[in-house]
Amino acid sequence: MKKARAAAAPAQTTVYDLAEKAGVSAMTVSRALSGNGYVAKATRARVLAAAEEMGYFPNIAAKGLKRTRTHVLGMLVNELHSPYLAQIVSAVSLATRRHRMDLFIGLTAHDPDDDSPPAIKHMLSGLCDGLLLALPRSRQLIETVERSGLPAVLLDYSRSGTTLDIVRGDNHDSAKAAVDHLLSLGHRRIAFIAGTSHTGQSPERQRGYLDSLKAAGLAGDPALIVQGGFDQAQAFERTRQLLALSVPPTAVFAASDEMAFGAMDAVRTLGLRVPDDVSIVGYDDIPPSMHTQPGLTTVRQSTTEIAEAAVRLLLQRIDDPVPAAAPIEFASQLVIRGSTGPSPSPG
Amino acid sequence: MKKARAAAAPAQTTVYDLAEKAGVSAMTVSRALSGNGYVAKATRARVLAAAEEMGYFPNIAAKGLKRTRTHVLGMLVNELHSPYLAQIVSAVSLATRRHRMDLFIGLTAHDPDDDSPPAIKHMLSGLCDGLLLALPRSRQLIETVERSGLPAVLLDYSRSGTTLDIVRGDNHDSAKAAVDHLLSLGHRRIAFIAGTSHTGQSPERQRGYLDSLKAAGLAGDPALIVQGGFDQAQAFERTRQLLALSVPPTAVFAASDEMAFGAMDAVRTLGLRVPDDVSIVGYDDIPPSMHTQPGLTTVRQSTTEIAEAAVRLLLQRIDDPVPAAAPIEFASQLVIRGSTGPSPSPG
DNA sequence: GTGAAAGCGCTAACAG
DNA sequence: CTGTTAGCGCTTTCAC
Repeated sequence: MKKARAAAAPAQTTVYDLAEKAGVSAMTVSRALSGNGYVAKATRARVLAAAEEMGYFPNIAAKGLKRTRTHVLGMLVNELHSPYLAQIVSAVSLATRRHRMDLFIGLTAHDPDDDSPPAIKHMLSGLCDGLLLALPRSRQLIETVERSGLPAVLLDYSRSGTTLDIVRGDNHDSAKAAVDHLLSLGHRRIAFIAGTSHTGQSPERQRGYLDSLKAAGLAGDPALIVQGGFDQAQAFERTRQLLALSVPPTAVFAASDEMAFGAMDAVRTLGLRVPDDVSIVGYDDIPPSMHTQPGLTTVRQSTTEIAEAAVRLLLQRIDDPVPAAAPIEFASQLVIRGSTGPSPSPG
Repeated sequence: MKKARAAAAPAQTTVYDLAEKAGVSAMTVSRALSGNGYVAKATRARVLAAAEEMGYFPNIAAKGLKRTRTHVLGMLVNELHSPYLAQIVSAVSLATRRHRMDLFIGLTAHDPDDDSPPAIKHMLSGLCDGLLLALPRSRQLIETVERSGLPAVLLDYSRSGTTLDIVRGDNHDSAKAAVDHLLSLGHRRIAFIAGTSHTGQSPERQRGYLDSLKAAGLAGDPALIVQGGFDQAQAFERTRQLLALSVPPTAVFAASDEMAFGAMDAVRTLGLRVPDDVSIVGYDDIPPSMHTQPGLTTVRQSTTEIAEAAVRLLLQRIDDPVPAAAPIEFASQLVIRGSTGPSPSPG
C-alpha cells in the first residue's frame, strides 16, 4: 500500500485508494475497471462499487504514459464562428464517438505568433492517438504536425505539398456546376467573390468558375473577380462596387454562403432584387441559407461523409502508420433555391 | 541513460533523447526547457537547439503526473451549432490564452446516454487544472463535476442547486428592458417564444417578460406564451399559429435570435411586414442579427466579460479551492435595430 | 550550474 | 483468478 497522500491538494482518487477500500491489489482494480483479464464477479462488483462511491476517474495521463492508446483524437480548428466549421466539428465529434473514441478540440485562432502555437503543443504531447486538422490555414502548423510523426489527417485542404492524408469535399467540379447553372439561366456577366486562399478551397472554386466560363466560350472579365476574404461585410462592399460598374454583373457567385449573404444585402441596399435583378450563389449550405428570403442557391458539402472518412482513415493510420495515400474527395451537391433566376439581360 | 526505445512505435522524442544529444542530464534538459532553476546560457542554447532539431514536444501526461499544474483548462459544451455558443467558446479561448493557459474543448452532444459521458471522463482525469461548463444542460453532468472535486465554473447557468461557481449574463432585467421597449412603442399584445429550460436562461427571460407586463398593469395572456425549443423551424411554426389567433400579437419577443429569425420568416410568409405589422425582438445578438432586413432588435450579452471573468475565477479557485461564492452576473444590453417599430394598433 | 534518485497513477509482463 | 515488479516521461528534492 502507498503512503498517505499529501493533505494539500484536493486528492484525486487513485486505484490505490480503491484497492484499499475493496481489499484487493491495485492491479486487480485496474483489471476490474478495464474489463481486461480475469476478475471474480464478486471482486469486480466490490471494486466498481468503491469506484462509484469515491467518484473515481482514471487518470488518462498515467494511462497514456504506458504507451497504450489514449483513445482520444485531437482536432485543431482555427476558430468556430464559421457555421461550416461548426458543422465539420460536430460531424467529426459524432464520427469519433461512433468509433468509440473521444475528441478534444483546440482553437488555434488565438495562438500567439511565436514559433509553435500552444494549442498544438498539447495536442502533440502524447495526449491523443491522432490528429485532425480542419481547414488548416497555416503551413507552419501542418509542418509541425508532419515533423511530430503523430498520425494526422487534414480536412478540406486543397493545396499540395503536404505529406499528410487529406479528406475533402470537391471544390472545382461543384463550383463549375454552380456557374453552369447560372449560364443555363442566361447569365453572361457573372462575378466571383473569392475567399482567402489559405486552405486552397477558394482558388479551386475560382478555377471551377473560370473553367465553366471557358467551356461556354466566354472570356472571363478580371474586373468581375474580387476578394471577399470569406467575410460578409467585405463581400457586401465588393458587391456594391461590382454593381457600380458600367456594365454590372447579372449574377454573383460567392465562395462562401456568408459572403453570399453580404452580396444579397448589397443588392437590396441598392434597391435591386434577388433574383430578378441579380442572381446569387453561395457555397457550403450552412443552416441559415435555407432561411434567407429568397432561399440561397448554394453548394452543399458532404460534411458527414467527410468527417466519417477522415476519422476512419485516421484510425487506420494509427493502427498502421503507412505514408499518406492520395486525397479522398467527396462530391458536393448544387442546391438550387430562390436566389437564382433568369438573367434580366439574356445573351 | 535509458535503454534504447522499442522499434515499433513512432518514437516520440523524450528529454532523455535530448539529454543524450546535448550531452547533459535529463534534469538539465527539463530545467533548460522550463526556465526554472539555473542553467548555463550555452547549455541552455544547446538543449533548445536539440529540441528544435528533433521536433520535441513535452509530454503533458508525464507532466501532469507530477501533480504540478498542466496549464490546461477544459471546456465542456453541448454542441457548437449555436452561434452564441461559438462566441462564448471563442471568448473563453481568448481569455484562456491571455492567462497563458491552454484550452481543450469537448462536446457532450453525442455522448451516449450511459452514466458518465466520455468527454467529461477525460476532462476529469487529471488532464486539466479546471473545468468550464458552458450552458450546461444536464444536471447529471454538473453533479459529476461537483463530485470530482475538480475546480469548475458554470457559464450562463441560471438555475439553483449547484455548489459550483457561476458566471453569467443577466437574463431577467434585460428581458424586461426588451419588453419595456415594446411597450413604449405602444404594443400591448406581446408574445413570448420560450426556449428550452435546461440552463434556466429562458425561464428567467420569461420572468422578465412577465414582470414587464405586470409593471405596465397588463395581465399576460397565456395564449401568447409558446414553446420554441431554441429552434428556428419550431419558432417559425409557433409564430404562424400566434398570428392566426383571433386577436394576434403585434410584437414577438423570442428567447433567442435564431427563434427571432424564424418568427421574422413566419411574419413575411403570411404577407405581413416587420416591423410595420409585427415587431420582433431576439436575444443574444449573434453576428447575423445585424445583417437581417431589417436588422434585429435584440439583447447583447457581454460574452467577452463573461468569459474573462469565468477564466479568472476558475484560476483563483485552482489556486485556492474555496467554496463557491454567489453567481457573478453581467448586465446585458438592449440593441435596437429596425425590427421593432410602433404598434399598428396602439393600446 | 548540474546530476542522481525517486515517484506521480497506471498497466504490461510475469509469477503464483 | 490475483499479486508483484517495473517503468512510461517528467520534475521535485536533495546532493555535489
